[in-house]
Amino acid sequence: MTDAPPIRDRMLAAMAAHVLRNGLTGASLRPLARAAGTSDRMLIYHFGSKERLVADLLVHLAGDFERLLSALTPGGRFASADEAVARLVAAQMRPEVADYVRLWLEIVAAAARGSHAHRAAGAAILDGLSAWLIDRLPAAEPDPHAAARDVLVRIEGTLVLWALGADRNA
Amino acid sequence: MTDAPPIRDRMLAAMAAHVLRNGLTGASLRPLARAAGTSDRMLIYHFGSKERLVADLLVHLAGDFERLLSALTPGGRFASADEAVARLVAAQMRPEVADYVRLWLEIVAAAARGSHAHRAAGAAILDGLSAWLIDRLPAAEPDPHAAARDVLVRIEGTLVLWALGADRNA
DNA sequence: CTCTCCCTGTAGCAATCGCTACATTGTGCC
DNA sequence: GGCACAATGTAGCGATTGCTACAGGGAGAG
Repeated sequence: MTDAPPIRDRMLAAMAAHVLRNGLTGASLRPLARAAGTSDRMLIYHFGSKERLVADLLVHLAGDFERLLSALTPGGRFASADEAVARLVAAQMRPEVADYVRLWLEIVAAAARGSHAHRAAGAAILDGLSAWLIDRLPAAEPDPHAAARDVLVRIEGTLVLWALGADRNA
Repeated sequence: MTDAPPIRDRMLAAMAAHVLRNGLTGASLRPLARAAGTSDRMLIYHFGSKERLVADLLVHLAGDFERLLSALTPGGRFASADEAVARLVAAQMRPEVADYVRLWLEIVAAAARGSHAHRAAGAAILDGLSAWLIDRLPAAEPDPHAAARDVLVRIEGTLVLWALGADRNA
């Protein structure tokens, strides 16, 4: 727990790539092991159970996602909430980010269905995004917290419509 | 195909209730059959395959959802887009509707993951909602189509935040 | 009565699920 | 060398997956 052996991190990276391409709900031990170049036996050995493996995977993927999104929207503060929505939505529709969005929607669905692990992971990502937004929204914003929430609402809503193929305009 | 025998409808209603309570992705033939008072054998007999069964289930559930949502927001036109968002979000957070919302998020996730059936079902529901909104948004709206889309974005975004337990305010 | 056809129960298939028991290997410590 | 322990392969368990083969029941038609 204190110092994660690098072998686990290497496995997590390989499995994260597999999950991004193939989805989270259908991810079972044997395909994950194949992707990581090991066996289901060793996955259980290193992570204890599939449940803990998935939890670790979600943490790993959340980090990648936040870094990616942050790197795709360089610069200082956004000029407005509208600009923040537009640029963040555009970033998330880029091909290399779309897989994260698909995964994100899976997490949301699992959280809604009552999975504690997914809800915790999703809420953590959302909190991170909110804090990041508060830092980058116009400083003149009277209620930065509410403004960030409003931006998040519009982003997530747009992603839902996008997932259903209803993205006529950004 | 022309006239659906009532037995299939009775099965669909029973299975719809089961899916609402237990989720869509985890729904397998034997539990569904138990819920419908029959056997997996008969489910395949009547619906041909699980894929077609799920497609029929989605149509059935979409009808129930739209009727429920419509019944929960009586009256004429909304006074504003803001009111439409507020009332529709409030309706969908009612306990008897929440199960439909959870299912809706599962459909969205599956659609994002590439399932043609889920994407078609989700897009149909979305189109229905959009048309219904255009009819009930203020008549003075300059671009009713865009206004309906904006309302949908804000509703769906709020539902995502709600699913993650981030619904501090409506 | 017999034939036919819709409906249904029983039993089972091959595949996959998460997980485990057992045995073996490699490596460093004394 | 001998020993302890972490790491790994092999094989398998019981459960569940969607689906099917086979046999019959029941009812209407000739």
